[in-house]
Amino acid sequence: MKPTIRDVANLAKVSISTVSRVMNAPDSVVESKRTRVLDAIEKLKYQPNALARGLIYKKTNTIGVVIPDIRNAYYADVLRGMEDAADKRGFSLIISNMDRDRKRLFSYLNTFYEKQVDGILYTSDSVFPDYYNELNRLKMPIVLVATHSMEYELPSVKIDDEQAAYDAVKFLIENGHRKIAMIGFELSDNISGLPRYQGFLRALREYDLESCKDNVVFANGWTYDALVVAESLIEKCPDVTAVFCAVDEFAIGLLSCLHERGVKVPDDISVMGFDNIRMARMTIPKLTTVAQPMYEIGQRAAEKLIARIEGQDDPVLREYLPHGIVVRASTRRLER
Amino acid sequence: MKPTIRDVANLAKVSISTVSRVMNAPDSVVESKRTRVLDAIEKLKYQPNALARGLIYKKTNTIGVVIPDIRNAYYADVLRGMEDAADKRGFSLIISNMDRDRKRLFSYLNTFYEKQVDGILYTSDSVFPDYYNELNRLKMPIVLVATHSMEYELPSVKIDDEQAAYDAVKFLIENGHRKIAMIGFELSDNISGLPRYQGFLRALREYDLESCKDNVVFANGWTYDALVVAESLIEKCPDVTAVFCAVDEFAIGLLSCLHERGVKVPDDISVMGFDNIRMARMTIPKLTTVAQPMYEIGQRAAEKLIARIEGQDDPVLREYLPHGIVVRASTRRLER
DNA sequence: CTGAAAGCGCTAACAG
DNA sequence: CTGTTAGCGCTTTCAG
Repeated sequence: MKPTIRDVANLAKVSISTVSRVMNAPDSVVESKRTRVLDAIEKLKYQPNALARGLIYKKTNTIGVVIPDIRNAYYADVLRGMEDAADKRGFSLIISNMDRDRKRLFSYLNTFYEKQVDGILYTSDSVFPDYYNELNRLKMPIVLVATHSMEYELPSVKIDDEQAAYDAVKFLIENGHRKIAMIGFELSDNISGLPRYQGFLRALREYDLESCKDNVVFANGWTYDALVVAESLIEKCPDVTAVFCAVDEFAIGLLSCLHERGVKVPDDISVMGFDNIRMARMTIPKLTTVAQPMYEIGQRAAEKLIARIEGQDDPVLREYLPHGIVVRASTRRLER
Repeated sequence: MKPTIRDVANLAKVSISTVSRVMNAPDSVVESKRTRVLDAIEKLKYQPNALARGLIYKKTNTIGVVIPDIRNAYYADVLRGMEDAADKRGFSLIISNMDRDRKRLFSYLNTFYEKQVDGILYTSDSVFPDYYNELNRLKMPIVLVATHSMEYELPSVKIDDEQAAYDAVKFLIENGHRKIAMIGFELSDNISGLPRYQGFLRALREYDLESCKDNVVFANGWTYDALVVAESLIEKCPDVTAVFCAVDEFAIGLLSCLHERGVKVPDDISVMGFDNIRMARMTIPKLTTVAQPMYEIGQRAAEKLIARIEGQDDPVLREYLPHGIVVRASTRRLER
């Protein structure tokens, strides 16, 4: 049996309240008893039961994290950021991978509720009305990570995906490309999907390249295979000079397909990715991509959530972190 | 305030014990009251407090997971496997990334203990004596994932890394390679590190190629950069015909360096990886590698742990799952 | 079948 | 300063 506060009290020959005190307000206990208690704790290797504490404080120092698909390389750093921030403030993370399945999401939210997590980090998926209702019913602090919601007043932290995609496409255009295509992600995804597609469209519009707007192929979340979408894009738009990919993995798949077909990158086609995952530095050629501060997004989100949990006020609802373009070797300037 | 069992009882005009009964032994309550209670639960959206329950049952349906470095692409699938198996049995996962820092490990183990997790999944790091003592002190069921321990009687599930590495190198040798090198992982790591190196050595020994045994370069966990180790290997052993990499990411880095230097793969050098991460299908050329069933390892480990938690007996202590070699395009047969 | 009461491990008044 | 007591939300005897 694990030792309880009672065991410590008995061994130290004090009441349980005294033991409780040396743990929570050591100064309120006379030295002699305090050391006796400390000795007993040490001897018994006593550690307080967080369940009992949680029951009283109504606080568990635990955060529930929801992730749509943990296989996306993107999350590793986001999670590290969350974890580091949480750890620093004494919180643990319960991580749930919903595999893009709404039934699982709801079931996980229930579990979070029952386990009395103090708040929720909801990652990169859209907040649909029924999700919102559920989230709202739980009445728990929540922050959206790498996603946001314009319909609802939910705090969030992410980059400006539309703007970043716009910047990427603009970069291609300013490098002389006029025939541009895109490998997008399903539009129902309101982070890698819709906004990045919208940024693409805005850049086209701004530079009178709207003829390119159908040069797009979309991958579906639950079946996506970068090689397959890449193939279909090549079939669909054989004569483009540049392709913007909504996710680095699509770009890597495209690089592979292009190579198979003997198409040279960047000589024949420029390829641009999005996310700047670690592998992006090792592709052949090295991938030009949009960098987003994944670690910081996770970190900031966790800090923001904890601030809300602890009732500190947090004036900005929707936070946007800066993005950048990392120019490597998969794109080139097109001479006219 | 969240509704409690008392609120339900009041609304349904029964005692709290009755409410408790409809949740745990519905048949022991007469229909009329049962429906009244059910209605009240529905109306109040009542959900029991898992803390209070855990306090009584001494069970939280929560598993603590320790991971050395979540950035390793390898873990995504292992975690999915764990998660799916855990979810199926009604367990949640608290995931902690120790970033290869033993202080963090100890601190996380304490948290697990205080939060009364029912068991621990300890992933891919060696079990040093002080770790073992700590683990042992907690007296919690534990299973080692993608690692094992010969010194201690701890249950584990993994592939046979030494044998897999041996098979990989043997494959190279049987394809005519005689000058073979290896990019290894620090030997203190007893999964990707030592055993894979030992497998390499055994193959060399068996085929009288011991002259190759110094063609090795090791990456360090906390600073590893695949491109840097790859560079150093090329410097050290410029005239080998094949390189076995202990981790796919090293192979990908090597592919990149080799390409930079104009060395053709597999024409000039064959490259072999280990793990078969998703990206391995998209490299240029596509990577020949050792496949390990990551999802299944995670799944099996979680099942094994839960079985132990629930007191079922589990005859095999150390489980080994099958591995395989996936031959793609980064290796070639060397004609003599 | 059902309610009252005790108790899981801990904290927080409240007296003393 | 310290012990006693009540109670966090729930389950489980134990009577009735």
